Amino acid sequence: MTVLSTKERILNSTEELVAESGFCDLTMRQISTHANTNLAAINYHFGSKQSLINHMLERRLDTLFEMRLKRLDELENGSEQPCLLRQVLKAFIEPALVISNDERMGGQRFMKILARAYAERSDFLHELLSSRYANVIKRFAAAIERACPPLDEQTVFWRFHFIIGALTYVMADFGAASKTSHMSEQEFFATCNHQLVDFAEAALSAPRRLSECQADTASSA
Amino acid sequence: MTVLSTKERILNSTEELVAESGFCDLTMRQISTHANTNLAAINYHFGSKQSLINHMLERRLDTLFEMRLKRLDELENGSEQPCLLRQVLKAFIEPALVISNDERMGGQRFMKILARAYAERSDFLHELLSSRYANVIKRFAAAIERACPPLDEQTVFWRFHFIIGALTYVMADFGAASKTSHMSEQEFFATCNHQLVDFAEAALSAPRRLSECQADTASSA
DNA sequence: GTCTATAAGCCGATAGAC
DNA sequence: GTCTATCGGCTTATAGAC
Repeated sequence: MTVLSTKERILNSTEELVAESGFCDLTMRQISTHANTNLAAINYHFGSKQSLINHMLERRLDTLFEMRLKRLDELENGSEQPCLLRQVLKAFIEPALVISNDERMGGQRFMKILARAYAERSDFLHELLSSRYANVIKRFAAAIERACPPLDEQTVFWRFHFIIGALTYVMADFGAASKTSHMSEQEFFATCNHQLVDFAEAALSAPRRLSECQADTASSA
Repeated sequence: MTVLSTKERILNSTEELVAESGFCDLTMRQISTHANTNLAAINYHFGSKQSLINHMLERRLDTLFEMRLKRLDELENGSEQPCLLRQVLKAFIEPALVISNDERMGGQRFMKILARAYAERSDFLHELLSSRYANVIKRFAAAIERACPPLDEQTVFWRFHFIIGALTYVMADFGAASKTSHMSEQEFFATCNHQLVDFAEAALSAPRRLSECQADTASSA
């Protein structure tokens, strides 16, 4: 059992409290109590409440995007060119699930927090995504485009963002959804992973404007 | 120009303020100022802040689910049996976009609010969805299942929820996303609608476990 | 129904001892 | 680095006049 520094305890407590009840009710006093320290210590280490929240987001997001980039690098240095669509999607989606399954990286808490930060339109998060992580996202979009020859750039862009939406949303709703299922959290997570990768692959494999061949769809049973 | 009651002005102002800057910073004073009334009037009409927020959500959600149900009814009383997948998806997705395009129904504000409420895990919203609107959601899931014969119930369930996630997410991020595009808000919205329906149809038309025929996907360029 | 005024309490941030 | 005590400001909710 490692002894955590006050700074780490504050970050962990912030994560736990936000995951539990959102950003709205979050107070510095709550955090300091939960982290077994005091109000002044938080301001000493982070300067302000907003700066604390930013540090909390940055810590996990750096890990997430590093993992994604590493997997994409491995894939693009591999034998297959262009990469299989499914492999690219897994490189993007699975790191989120790995983090969610590892208690040392915040466990399932972090993805809930991320979804909330998205919905709250955190300026800081938006800035982070359009600067620090923008090149990773662009590289994924390009890899997906290469792996989906029938689709134009625009359509890949839209569908990729829809998939990010689905991923974010399902992670956020995880607690509630897993309760109504009859699986253990582990099983539910594995199922979610498979279903999401299948879903993403299905959505990106189909040609544009299926409306033009509706009859096919209806009769292909 | 209709003269609005104080109650309506309060609800409208609440929507506008939440859409603009989220639930976190929302204060009763802000609302009363924006609605050209005072603090006491809000408590007179709604009793408490939470009750006001609940009324705001319920007003638009009732409209949204009524529209969805009406379109599904029309579809199921029509000639085609089972309904075309695309038509069912449109019956679910388009009412959200209709509301978003109609200033009298809250315009683009409401979908942003809904996304935020989802992410905040509003107990009230969750309860509403799993009681008052549950039967509508179940009917859509059943209609989708009938229209997608190759897919099992479980997979339809997952993919339908992923699509709800994508819809919610993209509506929430609408302002930011439309700014970076080069279209007018109207154009952006229409594009979003088409892309989302195509996306949903693509995701639900593909068979399960595409992984089993990866070679096909890779070479079908 | 609508208002003013105020109660009662929590907030983030900081000063200053150790 | 960590603490206690406190400041100034803002919050929701309510009492009571009109």
